[in-house]
Amino acid sequence: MLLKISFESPTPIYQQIRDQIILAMAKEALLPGENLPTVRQLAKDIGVNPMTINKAYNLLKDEGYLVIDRRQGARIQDAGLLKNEKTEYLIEALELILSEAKLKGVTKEELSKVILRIYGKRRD
Amino acid sequence: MLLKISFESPTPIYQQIRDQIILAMAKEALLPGENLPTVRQLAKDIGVNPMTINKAYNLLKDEGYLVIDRRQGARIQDAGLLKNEKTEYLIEALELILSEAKLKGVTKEELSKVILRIYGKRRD
DNA sequence: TGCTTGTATTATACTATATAATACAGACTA
DNA sequence: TAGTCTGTATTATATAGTATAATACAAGCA
Repeated sequence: MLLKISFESPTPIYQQIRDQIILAMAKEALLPGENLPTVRQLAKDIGVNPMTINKAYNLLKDEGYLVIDRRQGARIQDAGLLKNEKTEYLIEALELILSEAKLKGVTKEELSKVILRIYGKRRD
Repeated sequence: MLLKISFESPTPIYQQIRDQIILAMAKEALLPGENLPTVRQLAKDIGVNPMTINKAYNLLKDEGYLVIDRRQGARIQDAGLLKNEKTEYLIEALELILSEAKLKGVTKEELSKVILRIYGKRRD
C-alpha cells in the first residue's frame, strides 16, 4: 500500500486515505476481494493513530467500497455489489467541478482525456 | 440572488455560498461585471453573520472569481481574466469524482449529459 | 458631514480532527 | 486452552475550523 499523506493539507488524514484507496480501486491497483493492511499496520506505516485508519476504513465501508471482516480485516468489495448505488451526490459534485473548469477555460478535449484516463476505452 | 443554504449540512456555510455563486456563474445566471449583494444585505437575506459572507467573498476573490471594490462592493470578474489560471487541482478533484463514478457504475453516457448541461454544445 | 462599502478586532461557543493509552470481543491457531 | 491476531470502544486531551456577536475603522462618495 503506497499512500502519500500530506500532514500540512487542510484535508483530514482519514479523508486523504479514503480518497487514495478509491483512486487505487479505479485504476485497478486494488482489486475486488483484495485485503487491505490491518489498521495497526497501516497506522504504523503512515505514522498516524490507528483510530484514524479505523475512521477511514469505516467511511469506506459505509460507502460500500469495503467489507470489514473481524477475521481477516478490511477487504475490497466485490465489483457487482458496488454498482446501482445512489449517485446523485456524485453528479452534484461533478457539476460543481465542471462549472469551475468551464470558468477557468478547461476545454472539453481536456475533460475527455481525464475521462479516458479513468474509464478507459470502453463504450457504455 | 437566490441561494439555498442548508444549516444542517456538514459543508460550511461560506463554502456553500462560494459553490452556489460558481454554479450560477457557469450557467450564466451571474454575468461578468455584475454586482453581487453587499455583505450586509446577503447576510440579512440568508440569516447569517456578515463575516460569513465576507469569508465567502474573499475566498472567491482569492480564486479569481470576484473583484472586490470598496466603492461598489463585490463584482463578478471579467471572463477573460479568469482563463489560463492553474487548473491542476481541478483535474485532481475530477479524477477522484470520476473514480467514484466508475466504481458505482455511472456510464460514460451519463457523464456526457452532465458535461453537455454545464458546457453546452460548443466544440472546443 | 453623513452615508455606504468592505474589513478588522475581540471574545465566545461549538464541532471536527487527531492523538494517546487502554481495554475488550471475536476468531483463528498452536 | 492459551496466545495472538483482527477491528472496535472508551476516555481524556489538544488543536484548529467554523460561526456568531458587538463594535469599530478606513475608504469612497453624494
